[in-house]
Amino acid sequence: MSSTYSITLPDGSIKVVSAGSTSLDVARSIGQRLADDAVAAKVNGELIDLTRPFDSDSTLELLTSKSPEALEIYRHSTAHLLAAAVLELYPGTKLGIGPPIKDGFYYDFDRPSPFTPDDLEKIEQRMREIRDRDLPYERRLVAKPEGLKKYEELGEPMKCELISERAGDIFSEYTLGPQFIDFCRGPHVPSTKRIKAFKLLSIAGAYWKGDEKRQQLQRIYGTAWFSQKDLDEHLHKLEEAKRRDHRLLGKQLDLISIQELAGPGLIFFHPKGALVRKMLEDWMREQYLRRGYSLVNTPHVMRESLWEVSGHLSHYADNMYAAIELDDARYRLKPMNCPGHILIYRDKQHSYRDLPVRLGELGTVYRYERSGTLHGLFRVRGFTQDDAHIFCRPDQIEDEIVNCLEFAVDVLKTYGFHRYKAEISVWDGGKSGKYDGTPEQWALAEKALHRAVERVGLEATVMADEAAFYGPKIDVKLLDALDRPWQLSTVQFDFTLPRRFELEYTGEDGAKHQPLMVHRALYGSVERFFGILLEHYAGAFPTWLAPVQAIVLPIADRHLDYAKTVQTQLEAAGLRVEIDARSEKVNYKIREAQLQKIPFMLVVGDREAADGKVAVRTRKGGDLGARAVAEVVADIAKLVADKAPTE
RNA sequence: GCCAGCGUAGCUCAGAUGGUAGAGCAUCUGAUUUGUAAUCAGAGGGUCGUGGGUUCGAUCCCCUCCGCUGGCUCCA
Repeated sequence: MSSTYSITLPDGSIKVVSAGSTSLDVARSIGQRLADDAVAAKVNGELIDLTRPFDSDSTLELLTSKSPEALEIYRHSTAHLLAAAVLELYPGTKLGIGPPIKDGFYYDFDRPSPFTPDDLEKIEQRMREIRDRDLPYERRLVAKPEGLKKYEELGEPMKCELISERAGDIFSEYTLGPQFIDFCRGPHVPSTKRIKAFKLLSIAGAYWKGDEKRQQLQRIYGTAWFSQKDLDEHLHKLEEAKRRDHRLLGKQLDLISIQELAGPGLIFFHPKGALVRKMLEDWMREQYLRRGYSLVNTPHVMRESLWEVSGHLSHYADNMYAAIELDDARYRLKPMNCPGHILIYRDKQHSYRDLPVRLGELGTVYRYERSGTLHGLFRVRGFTQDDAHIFCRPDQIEDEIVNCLEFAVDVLKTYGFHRYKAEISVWDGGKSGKYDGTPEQWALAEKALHRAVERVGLEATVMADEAAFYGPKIDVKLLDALDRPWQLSTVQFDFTLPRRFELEYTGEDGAKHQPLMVHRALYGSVERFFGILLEHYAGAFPTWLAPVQAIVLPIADRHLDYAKTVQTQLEAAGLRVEIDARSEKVNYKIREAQLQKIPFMLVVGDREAADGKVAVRTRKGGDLGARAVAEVVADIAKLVADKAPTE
């Protein structure tokens, strides 16, 4: 063994170190600041502890707080700190897993009595105490049989399970203080004093290994950041998200409600909400017609035998409402629109010349979702899909997919989303046998998806083995104003239904062929899309969507008549206008209009009435001064016509 | 569905370690006639989510159910 190693740094410089030296030593030799900032080391491409000695000539990259990988390691170390605190406070608690996640970490625990919110504070306090003890995260190597025995003696059955499944002959474990040991790959920060800013956020139940047949554990979620400032920013962002919550805004702006008497997961659109929804639907229907779709309508309940043919009864029954018994048969509420559209396609013969046939519908479907999963407008039991099915020939599919994707991108742009990407979900090549359809069909469809993404210029990632069993798909995901991801549009091939329903068209050769079927929804669910928009705009819908686009605010009762003439002029231009005729001060009326996020407030008093003007105030720009009514009408009308993203 | 927390006036919330409840906003009435984010006064409004149990007495303690919230699982 050599007594020195040469360590190559990212800038190409080489440090020669003696055996036994660590990355931390190298960092110190460069500067104490770097040593303090370094979280872990990447040695020969492998993430390891700063305190692990070199055992060969190596390349070294020091991960500092600027690296995303470092933040994960840091959060993982914070999770260990959490577990150590829990074991100190509640001896006998059994450990599950404690990984870093987006924005934080969690740790799963098994103990007879659940944690309470008060416990959370105690645990956080104890974490700070342990942190201040400046304990090292020490890595040890253990032989598997010996280790298994040890964890069994420690009373850690879940750790034993993990070790038997995942560990090699020799595995690593990390200690923190005299008591805490965790089977863990690492790496970790060198010591607890490195952990600066964290907060425990919530307690939740979670099944061991995500399997609801296994025991349920207590999961504690927390967040951790390199600085108090980052933590504060994150907490602030959580507050902002809360402020924008569509359930809150939906109530405040009197847009929607969910009525206990009617049932959970069922949405009531109030007058203003229904108006916004109408705008979304009108836009979509207009686009359908422009883009060569035919609009159809299909029934909400249909015979159970239809769902037998479609296969929903065997594959999807758990999500379907129970049958309704009528005189002649059992009927089912539709969970999907496809079979209805297929029946329309099948109702007549098709020539290859007729294709593609594009049948679209804003179809309301009902699905039984488990009660615990319901969430505002985002997860409901009755919702309306902007659903269409395209029946086409093999030579047409690429163009059809391109059209769908262009359409999807138009949706995003129209509603002010500028950051999005696509995910192509493909099969496993047929290895598992769980996918329907022939290899030729899969190859054809997947090729079309790839080429279409390329042609449209969408950024896309390929998700292997993520396809639906009936065909590959493209999902479009977007980031909203708060950088939160949402799944929106989906374009899916379906090899199963054309076969089940024996769909056909007559080809050029006079023979019968089976058409390809594409299922696509762009808003996804109108209700959910409405909720996404509500949060994206924080309730301040752009003028073209705003349920009330302008409100006329007379200063005194004597201005009411003039206010009405102003309203009439705006309405003549097709605008949605209200008058606040109450005997209140302007300040009061402005405050209310502002809270209702009405884009334009038009104040009228003696001066305006005399000059045929209105004093314009926008919800964002404040008082803009008096202007002629006709000009204001024209400006607002133009914003509406342009579907301008803001006022 | 499961785990945990929650459910008090239309809304946001207070409250009593068991003796049938209160504020602000909103609503209604009256006064005020107002110039860019809340004018003043008065009044009405609650079987304290539901059903049961314990108790002399329950909104409070216990159980059931319903709903909501955070997760798990699932997904548009």
